[in-house]
Amino acid sequence: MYTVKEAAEKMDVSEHTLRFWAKSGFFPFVKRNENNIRQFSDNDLEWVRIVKCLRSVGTENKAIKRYIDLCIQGDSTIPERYGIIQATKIKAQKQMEELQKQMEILNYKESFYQNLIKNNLKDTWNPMNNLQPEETAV
Amino acid sequence: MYTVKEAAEKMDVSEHTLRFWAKSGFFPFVKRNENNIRQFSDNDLEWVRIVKCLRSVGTENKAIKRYIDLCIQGDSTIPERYGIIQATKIKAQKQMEELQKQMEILNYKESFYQNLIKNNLKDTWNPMNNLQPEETAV
DNA sequence: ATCGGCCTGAGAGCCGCTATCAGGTGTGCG
DNA sequence: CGCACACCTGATAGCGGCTCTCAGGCCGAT
Repeated sequence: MYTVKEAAEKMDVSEHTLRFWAKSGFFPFVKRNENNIRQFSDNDLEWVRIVKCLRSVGTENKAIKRYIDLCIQGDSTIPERYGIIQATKIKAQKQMEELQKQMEILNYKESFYQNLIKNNLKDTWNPMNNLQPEETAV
Repeated sequence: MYTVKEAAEKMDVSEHTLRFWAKSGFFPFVKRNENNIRQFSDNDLEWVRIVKCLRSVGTENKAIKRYIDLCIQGDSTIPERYGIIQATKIKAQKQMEELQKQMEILNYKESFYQNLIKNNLKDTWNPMNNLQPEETAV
């Protein structure tokens, strides 16, 4: 059993965020002790894990709440939950592809600057330096 | 030359966002025509591209402004700009690794639900279903 | 000449935190 | 025993980065 602080540490999210998520209804099974202190069980931490996972691919909190509610509703909602997970996977896949694309831009930029530094050149890309359009680089 | 609308379309960001970025000082070289309408050149679109790239890996707008200002300052800032690009690459790399980790959780979840559906089982993970701790799954 | 379309800036609203605060509780120490 | 201290609580304010709405200006077509 973990307090908010311990759970936050263990799951690598901020205490604030964990409380915020709790208030948002993401952890319906977290119990309180006699002093009203939240007690996260190991199973509760698994809920934290899935919420963290969904958030990290940009799922809105409303949609996360929906998923949680489906879990509470029981086994009849398994197909819909399965669909949500699949859709989330596709979303994550697209994000990786997007990141890969941006990485290529960064690689280009990096070697561009490397070249400038190595050869003591001017930044032809910057309009401040009498831009020659055909030499333009991102 | 492109209006905000055309540039937004071409670069796949919203018009609103482009105006917001312009107001944030991210496009210091965009000219206006005689009716005060912004005219994005192809070179300006490259600035949009790099801003989009930096944003997509979570760079704060203040840091982007800093990068833009360094560009304006001229060639003496090339080493610092190079450093920023490198740091951004590392950040992007970490994000990909993180996404990969989350993807594994999603894969686990997916096959978990597949198994439930295929074998007509109950969701042992959900505390509503008389959780047996050793059967717990994320 | 008025209508629709696209532009403008200003400003309100939204989401998801993040930070601050006042107050309650439990533990250890002089 | 009294008190500091750490840690919990909920309420509320603030923030970053959009996103949306609006009133107003300019243009070309009917």
